[in-house]
Amino acid sequence: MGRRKVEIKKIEDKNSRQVTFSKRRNGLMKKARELSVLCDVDVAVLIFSSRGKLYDFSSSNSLARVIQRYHSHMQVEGEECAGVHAEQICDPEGKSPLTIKKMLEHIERVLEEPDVDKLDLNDLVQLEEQIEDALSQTRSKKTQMFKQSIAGLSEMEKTLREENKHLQDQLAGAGNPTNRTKDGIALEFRDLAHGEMTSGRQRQQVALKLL
Amino acid sequence: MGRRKVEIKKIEDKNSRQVTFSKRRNGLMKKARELSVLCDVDVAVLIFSSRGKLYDFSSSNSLARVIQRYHSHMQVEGEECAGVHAEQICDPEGKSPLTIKKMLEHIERVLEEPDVDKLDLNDLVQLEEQIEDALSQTRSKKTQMFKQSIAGLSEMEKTLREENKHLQDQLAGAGNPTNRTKDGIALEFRDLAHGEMTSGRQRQQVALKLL
DNA sequence: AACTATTTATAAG
DNA sequence: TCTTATAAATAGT
Repeated sequence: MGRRKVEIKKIEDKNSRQVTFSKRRNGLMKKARELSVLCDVDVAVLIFSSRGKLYDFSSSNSLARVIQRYHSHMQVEGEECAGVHAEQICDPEGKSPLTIKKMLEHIERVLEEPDVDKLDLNDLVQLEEQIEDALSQTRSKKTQMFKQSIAGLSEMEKTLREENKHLQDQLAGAGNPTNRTKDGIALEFRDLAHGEMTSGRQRQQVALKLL
Repeated sequence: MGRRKVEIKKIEDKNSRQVTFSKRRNGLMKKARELSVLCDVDVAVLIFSSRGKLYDFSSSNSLARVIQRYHSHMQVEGEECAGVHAEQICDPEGKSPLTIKKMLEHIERVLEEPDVDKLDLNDLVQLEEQIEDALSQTRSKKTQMFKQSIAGLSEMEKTLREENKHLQDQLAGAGNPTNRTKDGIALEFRDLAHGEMTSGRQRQQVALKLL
């Protein structure tokens, strides 16, 4: 739908490919939005440009979150994790430590440059190393916090179990033997706890194997 | 673009909504396909009909795998961990799915070759992609299991807290008011539990922000 | 970035 | 589902 009919095959001219990408990307997003509104359905669109930039559309928050969670491997989280952005990452200029935020701005700047093709191979090698460094630090931090979270929860579990045991002992000692109802409840909970503990431990062990 | 202009708001007539859904869904898929071919980019479209049926399009295998993996995370919560070594990883020969084990053997074979220096640059680029693919899948699986582990432990914590509360209620009802020792122990544990809970929750929240 | 000649998508029949 | 009149998208300028 333009001055001429176009064959659906890769546009070889880099410039018109970029123009068409921009136009059709917007068109696709618009269509996706219209479909979701008109028909009241959930629609998500993900587009990765050849430079790896992500363009996306999602009709619903939950779906957006789902998709973004998938991509959390590659992307660094937004503003919310206050501490993360203060982490030292790497040093593109060779001068001073950077935050993740500045790191991302730096990368954007480099890649959005109109004459990105004129970048030196050495520049790209260096950029790759810097990004991998940031990625590595991010992953390391993620894993560390996962471990911390699991350790905390495990401690909590242990404490609660101990408390439970003591309470049950107390109850057994103080309880009226003729009061079947109260003992019944206690047993019921003890059994429940045991069952859950097993599956909890299994999950934990599974996770700890990977650490 | 039809006989009349339509407002972009939910179509109330159920029948024409269904017809429009079918037409526009096909249109969106076609546009997505064209965009991916013309501009050589990765595009994925996900549509959940109001009845929950999924319609999707993906331009590339890897993106499809990513999206499907996301879905499998949502749908299949508790899976065998023994299955990891049977996971499909990638396909160096372009023939059939490989396991992690075979993947590692393959890499070993390639790199140990006496004339490793004679490897084509294309070979190395391909090998790198394969390894990165395997790494990505491994990390994804790791993250999934971390989340699973944390979810399990959180559930466990909740269950134990509930049990505790019930036990304490029972104890308060059945307990001998003159028995100070037993009440003292119970209080001590309750305080301990509360203190740990706070730090546990904090760790948990910190970790969950990263998910 | 804006403009149109054309093609394409689609609303209604 | 299939037509067709019309709206919308977009290729080339």
